[in-house]
Amino acid sequence: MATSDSLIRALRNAGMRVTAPRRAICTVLADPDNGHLSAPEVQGAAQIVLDAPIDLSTVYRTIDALQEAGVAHHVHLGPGASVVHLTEEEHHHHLVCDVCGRTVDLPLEDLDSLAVLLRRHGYRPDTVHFAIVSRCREHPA
Amino acid sequence: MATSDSLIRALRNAGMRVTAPRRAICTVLADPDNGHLSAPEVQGAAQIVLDAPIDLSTVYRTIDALQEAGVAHHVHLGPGASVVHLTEEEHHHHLVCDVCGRTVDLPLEDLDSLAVLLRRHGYRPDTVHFAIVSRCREHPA
DNA sequence: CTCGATGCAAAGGTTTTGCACCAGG
DNA sequence: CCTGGTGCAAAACCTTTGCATCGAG
Repeated sequence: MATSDSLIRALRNAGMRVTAPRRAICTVLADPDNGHLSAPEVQGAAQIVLDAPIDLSTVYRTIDALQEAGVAHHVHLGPGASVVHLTEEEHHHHLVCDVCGRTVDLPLEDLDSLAVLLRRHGYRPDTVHFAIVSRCREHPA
Repeated sequence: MATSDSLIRALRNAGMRVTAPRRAICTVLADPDNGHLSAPEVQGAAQIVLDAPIDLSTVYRTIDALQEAGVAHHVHLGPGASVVHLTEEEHHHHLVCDVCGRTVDLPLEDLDSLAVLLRRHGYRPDTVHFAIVSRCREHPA
């Protein structure tokens, strides 16, 4: 599990500054109660943590910073905003319903064959993220 | 392979009208030389085919119509616009590089185990679309 | 003729960027 | 200090929607 501190440390190690807004954003991202949040959602939660307004552009730039520090990705799961995904989280799928957008997380362990396939194409399986778009039980074609 | 005619026929069968802009859009989508195009890209190509301007909203509404007719999906592969994916195409993965956005198509046959997994979660494997975001050989972490 | 599709315009949401100011190291 | 982060504002995108008009069936 990535902790708020490990994210902060990653920023510092990458030669970046640690500010109050960034601390709040890292706290939000590291909270296991939060699922995959979009940038506007991160803004809302971080403002509560900090008890002060944080600009959306700051959120995006912080996400970029975390990405450059190698501890986060942002991924598009469907229509609407993209969500933030921590690199150090246990890797998993996202099964997304085409219609209702409901997301199911799947552990990666069932899919060792996939790692082999990825490597065959020169991709690095350890940074893999999955977004599988399909239809859930309640929304047949 | 889906042909331009099969797309047109699908529209007609669904009780929808076939117009000049729609014909041009279907021609573009059915062209195997075209990869997965975003709506703005479809607009550009279709305008050349038709040799007349086509409104972006018309492109979006036509994509919606094809989706309702069951012959197309639109999928978000990464940052930026979503792309159109024909249902009758052979199903495949999209391996997307996090950094450069380069996409590799993978045949589905290697991944029968995935279909089982999806079914176990109540998803319908025949409408599956894959977007796997990772890093390609030229962009290590 | 009738209903659906088109184009135009406007609006909504996400994401990016320029710039002056402030603060972390 | 000095560089990099912040907030504010504006803009760039993608996408959706309302409405009058046009044209397919």
